[in-house]
Amino acid sequence: MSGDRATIQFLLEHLESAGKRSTPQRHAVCQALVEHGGHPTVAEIFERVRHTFPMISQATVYNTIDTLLDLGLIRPLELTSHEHTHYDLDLSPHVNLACTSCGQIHDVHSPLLDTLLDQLSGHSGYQIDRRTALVAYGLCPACKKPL
Amino acid sequence: MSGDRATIQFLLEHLESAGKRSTPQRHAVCQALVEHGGHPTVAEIFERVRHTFPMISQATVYNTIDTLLDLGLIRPLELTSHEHTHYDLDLSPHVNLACTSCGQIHDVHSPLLDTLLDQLSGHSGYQIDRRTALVAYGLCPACKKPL
DNA sequence: CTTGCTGCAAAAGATTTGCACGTGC
DNA sequence: GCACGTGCAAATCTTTTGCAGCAAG
Repeated sequence: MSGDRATIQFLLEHLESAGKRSTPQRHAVCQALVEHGGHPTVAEIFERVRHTFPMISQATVYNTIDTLLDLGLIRPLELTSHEHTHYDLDLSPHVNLACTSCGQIHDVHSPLLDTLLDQLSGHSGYQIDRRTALVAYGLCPACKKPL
Repeated sequence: MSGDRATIQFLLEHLESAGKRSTPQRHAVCQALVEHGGHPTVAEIFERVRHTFPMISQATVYNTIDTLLDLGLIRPLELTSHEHTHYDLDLSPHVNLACTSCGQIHDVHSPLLDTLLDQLSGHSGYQIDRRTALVAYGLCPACKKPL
């Protein structure tokens, strides 16, 4: 169940070693990503950053997130039941459990997943990206009970 | 590896038993979905249907697909590396392997997946939807080799 | 200095919606 | 005949892009 979430240091260091400039805006976006704690959307990051950086442009948030994605420092989560793209700071192989009722997203790590991915590689011949995000849908414990 | 793909009969029967009207447009959309054979997008279905039904509206295709989704007769596949939403006619638990190079999508059935989903249910307390589509990314055998 | 980054605003592109007409039942 | 489904076009909403000015290295 332990995570492997990126920290601000991790993000900024990798940005710099990739030759990207260290700007206040990028720092703010990275900070917002990390402090969000969950699986934020661009809109959520934009709102968060605006609190401390009111003049930031939406385009800059998109640019920064695209840069982080290109460098593989975060990964996108496409959730059928959610309208926006969420981002995951945990790059280790795990399953994202998404509640179809309340929208909460829960990270679950399981050794079986590694076995499954290995088996898939063998059977299919695919060279599977270990950072693949697997999303499973269901009802979380709270929503399972009568509302 | 065997699939469990919906047939035209399956789709039309379930539409009717849900009290939905049987229209030529819906028939055409269902036929296009099944005959596509893979994991079509709305745009691909629209194009296909236009061949035999030139005056059909894009909105009708979206409406029909939404109806099928509501009834759980098809399911959406959100693919990070693809711009459009693809749809899957195979409702059994399986993994969709998506090639990040050529975009091809491969269905893989594995008993391990069932075990994994069971284990996830137990550990997390989630009531997991068995129709959940798990998407894994990687390079397909063809793209793995030097291009 | 020089190039990359930012901000603004407009554009692009997919999906949704409103409404009047047509059609299945 | 009535309600639902369709077609058309406009609206909506997220994400992208062009460009001028600024700032990091």
